[in-house]
Amino acid sequence: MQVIYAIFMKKAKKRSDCPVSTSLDIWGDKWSLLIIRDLMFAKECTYGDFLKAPEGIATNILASRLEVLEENRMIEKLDHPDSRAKVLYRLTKKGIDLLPIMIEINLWAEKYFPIPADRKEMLKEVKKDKTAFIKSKTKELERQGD
Amino acid sequence: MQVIYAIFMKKAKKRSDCPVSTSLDIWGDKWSLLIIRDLMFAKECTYGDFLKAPEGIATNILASRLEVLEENRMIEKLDHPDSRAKVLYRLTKKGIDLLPIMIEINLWAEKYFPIPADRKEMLKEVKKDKTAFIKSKTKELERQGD
DNA sequence: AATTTTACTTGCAAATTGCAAGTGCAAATA
DNA sequence: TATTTGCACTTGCAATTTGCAAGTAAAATT
Repeated sequence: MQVIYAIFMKKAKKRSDCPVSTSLDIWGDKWSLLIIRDLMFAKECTYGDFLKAPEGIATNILASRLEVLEENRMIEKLDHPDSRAKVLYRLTKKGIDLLPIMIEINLWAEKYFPIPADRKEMLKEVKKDKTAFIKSKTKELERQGD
Repeated sequence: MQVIYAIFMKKAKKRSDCPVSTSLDIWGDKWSLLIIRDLMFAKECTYGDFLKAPEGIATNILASRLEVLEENRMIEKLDHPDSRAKVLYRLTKKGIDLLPIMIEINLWAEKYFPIPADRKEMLKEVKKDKTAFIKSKTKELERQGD
């Protein structure tokens, strides 16, 4: 499986064998985790949805990040049920598994910066039972089709 | 405290109020988390130590990342006990608090890539009791002086 | 049939990165 | 004491990446 995939993946210019370095080679830039964030909060997004995010990613950068994330099997494309002109993007299991990292980033940020109320609400849930939150959110994101 | 520090911090060109975005504005590039990693594994590092890391960071990039991390109070400089020509870098509490993120990155990577044996050993400890591991490692990193 | 929406691509300027070669001070060596 | 070496950076420049604005093609709407 891994071998077969590897054929299609762009040469990852791996900087070292360190797992942190290898991870950053895939999603360690200013934009990728924001794309992942959008998919975790909205479950599915169109190209236009990503463009609407408050950070204002440039369209060519978005296209290039989506390409890299797809090549590395973090996200996948889906037919939009309503229109053939639209494309739905969704997290793969590999992408969903970034959830613990995403949560820890939010928790860290909450400790050192003021954060929006709705995000604070979510973290309240997280702090009640982190394991349960991850399990349930993962299940939610994993559900196929709809 | 926060306000006073803010005066000295370079304008952070915050892209949005999202905690993920705000975090990435500080350390969301290809190199910063590797510097943090080195400090977590070695506790204290000199400029030269960072340069020796297998990823091979360029010296000017290193200098610029260290500057940003210091401005944002993630790391701090220390006099080297052996020589005034050397500088020790150490994590602040804010930097040490990235430990849960660092651990989750390692756990994610372990699930999807082959990772070095020594790192796998560490993760074995983590998986025994994550909370305990973080607590003890944090204490270790917090110890002043030496 | 004409317009709008959607997902991109393209061209180019600006910013960032990476390499190689300095620089300046401290420490070790002759 | 003079000289060399080590260490923490800085500087200059080429190459890559980013960001902005405009364009394109197919599909949906009017």
